[in-house]
Amino acid sequence: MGMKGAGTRARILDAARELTETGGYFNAGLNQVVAESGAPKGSLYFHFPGGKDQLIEEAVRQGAEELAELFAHAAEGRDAAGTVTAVIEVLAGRLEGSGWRRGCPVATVALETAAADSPLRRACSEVYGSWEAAFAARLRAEGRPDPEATATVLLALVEGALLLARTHHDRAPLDRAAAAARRLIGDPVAPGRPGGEEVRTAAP
Amino acid sequence: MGMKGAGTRARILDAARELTETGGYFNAGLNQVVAESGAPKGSLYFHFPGGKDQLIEEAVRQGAEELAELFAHAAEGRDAAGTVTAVIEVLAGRLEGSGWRRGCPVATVALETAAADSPLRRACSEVYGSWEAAFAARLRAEGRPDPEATATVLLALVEGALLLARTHHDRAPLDRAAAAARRLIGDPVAPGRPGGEEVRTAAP
Amino acid sequence: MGMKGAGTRARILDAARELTETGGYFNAGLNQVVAESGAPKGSLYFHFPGGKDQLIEEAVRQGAEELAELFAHAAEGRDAAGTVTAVIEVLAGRLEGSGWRRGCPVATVALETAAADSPLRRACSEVYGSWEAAFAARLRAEGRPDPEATATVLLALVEGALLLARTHHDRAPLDRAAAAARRLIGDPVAPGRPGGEEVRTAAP
Amino acid sequence: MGMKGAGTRARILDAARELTETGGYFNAGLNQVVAESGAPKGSLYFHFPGGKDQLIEEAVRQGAEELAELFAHAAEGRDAAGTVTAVIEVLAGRLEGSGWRRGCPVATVALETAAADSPLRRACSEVYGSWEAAFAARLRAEGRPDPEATATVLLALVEGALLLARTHHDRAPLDRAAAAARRLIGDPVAPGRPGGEEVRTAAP
DNA sequence: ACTTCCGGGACATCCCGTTATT
DNA sequence: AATAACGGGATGTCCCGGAAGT
Repeated sequence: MGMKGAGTRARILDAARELTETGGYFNAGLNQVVAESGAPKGSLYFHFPGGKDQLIEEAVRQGAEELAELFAHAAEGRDAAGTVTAVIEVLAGRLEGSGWRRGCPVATVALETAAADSPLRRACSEVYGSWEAAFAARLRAEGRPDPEATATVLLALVEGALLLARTHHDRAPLDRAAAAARRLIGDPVAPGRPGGEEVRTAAP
Repeated sequence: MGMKGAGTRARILDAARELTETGGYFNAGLNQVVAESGAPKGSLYFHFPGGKDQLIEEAVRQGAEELAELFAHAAEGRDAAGTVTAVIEVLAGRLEGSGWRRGCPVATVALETAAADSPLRRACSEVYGSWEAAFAARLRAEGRPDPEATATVLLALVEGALLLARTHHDRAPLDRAAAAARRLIGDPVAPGRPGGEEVRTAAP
Repeated sequence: MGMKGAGTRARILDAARELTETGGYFNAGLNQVVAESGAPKGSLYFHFPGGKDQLIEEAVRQGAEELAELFAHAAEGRDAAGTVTAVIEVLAGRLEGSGWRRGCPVATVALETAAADSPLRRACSEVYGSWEAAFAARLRAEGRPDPEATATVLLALVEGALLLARTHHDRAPLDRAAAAARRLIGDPVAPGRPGGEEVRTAAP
Repeated sequence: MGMKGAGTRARILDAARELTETGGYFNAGLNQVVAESGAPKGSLYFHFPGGKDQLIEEAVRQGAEELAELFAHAAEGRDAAGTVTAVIEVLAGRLEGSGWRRGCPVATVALETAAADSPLRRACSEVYGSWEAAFAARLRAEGRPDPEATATVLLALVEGALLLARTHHDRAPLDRAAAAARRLIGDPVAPGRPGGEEVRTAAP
C-alpha cells in the first residue's frame, strides 16, 4: 500500500470515527464519510472490502484504542482512585469541549447492535472486556478485593454517567460519579496493610 | 377519538416502542412499524402528525412510564437499597428474557440524538431527570445525605450496567452493580439515628 | 343547503382559489386547502363530489369571474384604449400588492393541463373565450376594425405581460404592454369618421 | 466524464425537459423521468446532486437554449418583422405538431414558481431577460426607437399567444399575434432614413 | 489504485379518495 | 353535514454496494 493510500484510509477512518461517535452506526452515512474525508467513493470498498460494518468496526476499535491510551496516561503516577478521577476529568472535558458530541465511542453502536449477534456487537463486547481487564489489573496491583467486580462497576458507573451527561448537556453526573467511584474504591492502601476491608461503605 | 382509532394508535406505538427499544431511532423504520403493527400506512400521519420524531418521542416516553411503574412497584415495602436490588433484578430478568433486546428504552435514542438539540433529546433528558428525582425522593425520605447526587450515581450505575450486560449478553454486570449500589446507599437507617455518616465508605 | 354549509363551501373555494392562483393545480394540495379554510376534510367531498378537479375548476371559474367584474368596472365611462390601460393598472397593483402571487388565476392551470383533454382545460379555454368576446364587443361598439383579432391580441398581450411581470418581480412589462395596447387600438374614433386608420400608432 | 455517463445524463435531461414542457414542474415526476429516460434511479442524484430543482432548472435552460437557437436561425437574412413572423410560424408548427404539448418551455415553471424566491424562478427570469435582450439588439440594429420596450412587448405577445393557442388547441392566436407584431414593429426601415417613425402601423 | 457510474431498494413524507359512524 | 380513521400509492431523497473503465 502506497503512502497516499494509507493517508486516504486514515482519513476515511477518522471521518467514520467522528460520525459514529457523534450519533452511532446509522448517523455515519457512507456518503457523508466520503464527503467529510474528501476521499473518492470508490476508494471506500478498496480499503474496506467488508463494507460499512468493517468500517464502523474499525472506527469503534480506533476510538476505543484512543481512550485506552488516555487511561494509561491517566494512570501514570496515580493510584486507582486517582486514576478514575483523572479519567473522568478528561472525559468530562472532552465531552463538554466537543459540544456534547464525544462521549464513549463504543456505547451507541453497542446499544444499536446489542440485539443482533453481529461481529460489530462482539467487537464492542471485546472492547469493554479489555477495559474492564485493564482496570481490574490496576486494582489487583493495589491489593483491592474482588478487582474484577469493582472494575465492572466502575466502568458501568463511568459509562452511565457519560450517558447522563451527554443527554442532559451537563457534566454534573460525571463529577458525581467521580466522587462515588472514590468511595467505591476506598482509602489508599497503606503499605503493609493488604486490602480486605476497603470496600466497606458504612461505619459499623 | 373512536375506539378503533385508539386501538390502532396504541398498536402503532407499541410496535415503535419495541423496535426503538431494540435498536434505537433508526432501527424503527416506519415501514416496519406499520408492518408489525398491522396498521394502515395512511393512519400513521393521522395519529402522529409530527412524523417519526413525534412517534419515537411518544414511544420513548411510554417505555419510560412503564419502567417508572416498575420502580414504584418495586419500592413498595422496601427501603432504598432493597428497591434498587429489586429493580435491578427485574431489569436483568427482562433483559435476559427478551434475548438481550429490552434494556433501557431511553438510552439508545438518547445517545443517537445527544449531539442535536432536538425535542427528542430533551424528552430523554426529561425522563432521566424524572427518574433521578423519584429516586432522590426515596432516599430523602429515609434521611440519606445528599440524595440528589446519590440518585444520579445510582441511575448512572444501573444504566451503565444495562449497557454492559446487553453488550456482553451476560447479566453479571447488573448483579455486580446491585451489590455496589447497596454499598453506596449504606446500611438501613436505624430509628432515632438520622443520617449523616451513612456515606462513609471506609472504616477509620 | 344550510347557511353554515354554504359558508364552509365558500371558504374551501376561497382557499383553493388562492392556492391555485399562487402556484397552480399541484400547489393546491387538498390537505392545505382544508387546513387554510379551516373546513373539516370530510366536508370537501360532500361539497365537491367530483374531487379535486371539480374544486379547482370552480376555483378557476370564480377567479375568472372576479376578474371579469373588474374588467366591467374598468370599462365604465372609458373607451377601449382607456379600458385596457385601466385594467392593466389594476392588474399591476394586484400583482405587486400580493407579493407577485396574484396574476392571472387561469394561466397556470391552463398551461399545466394544456396537453390533456380534461374538463379543466376546456374550462380554461372557455374562460379565455369569454374574455375575448367581451373585449371584442367593446371594440366593435367603437367601430374598430377586426375586433375579434384585436381582442385576442390584447388578451395575449396582457397575459404575456402578466407572465413576465410575475417572473421578473417587476411591473415594467405591464406598463410597456399598456402603451403598446394603446398603439394597437389606435386613436379615439372621431364621431362620423368610422374606423380604418385607428390602428395607426405614430403621429404623422 | 465518461461517454456512458454523458449519454445517461443527456437522456435524463431530455425526458425531464419533455415532461416539464408538457405540464410543468409537478408533471415531471422523477419516477417518470427515470422510467422514460431508461436511466437507473441511482444515477439521477449522481448527475444532479441538487435534486429535482437542479434537474428542472437545467431542463428549462436547455429548452430555452433550443428556442434561442431557433430564433437566431429565423433571424438570418430577415429584418425584425420578418424574424418575428418566422419565429411565430415555427412555434405554431411545433405546438400543433406536438399535439399542443410543446409551447414555451419556461412559462409553466415560471408561473408555478413565481411566488417563491427560488433559484428556479430566477432562472426563468434570466431566460426571459436574455430573450428580451436578444430581440432588443435586433431592433436596435435596425434603428428602431425604444428597442427594449418593444422587445418586451413582442415577447409578451408571443408568450400570451402561445398560452392562448395551447389552451384553445387552436393556432389562430399565434397568427393574430404575428400580424399585430408586424404592426408594432412598423415598416421596413428605408435606407438613409434612420428610424423615428418606423413604429407607424398603418400606412396613410 | 482509483473514479465514474450503475443499480435498485428503503426511507420519511404527503397525496387524494373512501368508508363507517354520528 | 360533518368527523375520525382508513387505505395504499406516489413523491423526492438517500442509502449501501458493485461494476465498468481507466
